Amino acid sequence: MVRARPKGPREGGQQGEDGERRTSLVDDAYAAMRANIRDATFAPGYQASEQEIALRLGMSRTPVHEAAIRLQEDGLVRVLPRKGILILALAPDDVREIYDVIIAIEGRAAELVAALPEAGRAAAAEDLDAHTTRMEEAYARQDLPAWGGADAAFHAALIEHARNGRMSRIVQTVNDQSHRARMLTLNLRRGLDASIAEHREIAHAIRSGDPGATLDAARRHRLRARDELLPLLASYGLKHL
Amino acid sequence: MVRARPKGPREGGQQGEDGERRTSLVDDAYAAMRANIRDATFAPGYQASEQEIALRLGMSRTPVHEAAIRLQEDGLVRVLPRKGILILALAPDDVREIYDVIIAIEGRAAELVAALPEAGRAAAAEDLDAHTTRMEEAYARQDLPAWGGADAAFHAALIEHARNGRMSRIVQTVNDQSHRARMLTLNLRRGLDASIAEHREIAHAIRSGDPGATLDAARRHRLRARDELLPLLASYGLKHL
DNA sequence: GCATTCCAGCTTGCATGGAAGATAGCGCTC
DNA sequence: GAGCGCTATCTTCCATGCAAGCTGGAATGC
Repeated sequence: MVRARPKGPREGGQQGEDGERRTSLVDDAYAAMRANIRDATFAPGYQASEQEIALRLGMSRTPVHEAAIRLQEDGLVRVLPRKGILILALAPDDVREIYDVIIAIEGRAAELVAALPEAGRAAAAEDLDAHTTRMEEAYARQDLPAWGGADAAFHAALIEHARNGRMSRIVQTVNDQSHRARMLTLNLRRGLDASIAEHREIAHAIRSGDPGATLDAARRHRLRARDELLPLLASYGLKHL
Repeated sequence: MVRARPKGPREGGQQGEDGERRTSLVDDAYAAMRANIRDATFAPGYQASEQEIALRLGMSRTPVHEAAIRLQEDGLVRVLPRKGILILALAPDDVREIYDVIIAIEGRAAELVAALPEAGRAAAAEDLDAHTTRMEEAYARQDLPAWGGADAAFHAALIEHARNGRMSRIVQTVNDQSHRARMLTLNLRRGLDASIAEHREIAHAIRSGDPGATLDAARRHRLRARDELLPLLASYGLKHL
């Protein structure tokens, strides 16, 4: 029985008041299962038993069970009483729901950033422009993974500058849920240059301190992305992913 | 809680569709603790031990522990390693965060309802107007609790008609968090008639199928409520509640 | 051959005990 | 009296045992 794994800091906690957090087996199990779900080691529809996962992670059933409860709360799995842990699939309707949540939260977040005092706005716009520049460079190289990473960083930074822990957490949760869909559709997307232009527009609206224009730009950006993605999913007949 | 059930990977089709789920001790503990937090039986700042709660609920420590994990995920408590369960208090800054989440989500939900086909819009508007009428009646009687109940029902119906389970869940979560603050400030609120008028305006915009106007009306309603509530909390010097 | 019953083996739900960490209070030293 | 260290005790964390529910398939009756 191998124990004593060194463990990195836990991600996702928004109440950063205590600097040091001790690792627990439950946290390990949560992080490991979440990572496995993200990279599709646990494919959607796969039904695992807690015993089996516990064995694989080298711990007993208890921490796995408790981690599964957290994952269920996050909407990533479903714990079926006396049957096992079911990795949830994502239907197109789920994608629609997720986009509406993003449109709502990110729009408001962008508006809040644009309403910051001048120094905060400038710092935020600079951050955002840096990420957009990375996207341009990746686009020039036709480096899709880098483009996706910079795009994700842009949106993460946008939320972060709004300084609202609850919003951060909500976005994190739905991003986890839709991570696989994003990876899958990255290769199919068309409007990469449109995204870049829209990002510039958002940053510009923030810099000039116009909350209304910022809200509008952020919304249009996400609406366009959604209207580009949903037909794509439909045309490929992807019922679940 | 209510999640769209993804189609099972097996084609058995004999799966019982009964929504009746037998109660488990974990669910009991979760519901009991959540109720106790809502009605301030567990006051904020109170630090309980799992053992003690288990004793009070007549079960062992395990289900209490697992319910505590869910409550922590909901942001209602904090599990302090080897110290106990801390009932979280709500700072004014939390209220601000919560309002921004509500402004974002409810605004988008209202917009979605206004974009429904005509029959759906009419049904939604009728529902909403019924709740508003109940608010008017309660207002005439100076029945504050009834007014608060009808107001909550209006907003719940608004979200529900948007048919987005994730939005419902998000709103439910933040409402749980701010329930105590709402109860506390219900007696202090002034703009009851303004709320009623704004509710009428939202329902009207939905009925006429104008998403832009609906979004705007819903946002202004919540913004006004926030700008009324926050100074109230500040003036009473409520650091936590 | 077909339907039905029953049972063995799987699963989780929950209780409980041991271990380790945190804390408060006491006694000791200076 | 002040500071320090030790220990008793309280707490959660995790492993494990037992019980109960579900499922699939074998055995049985027709």
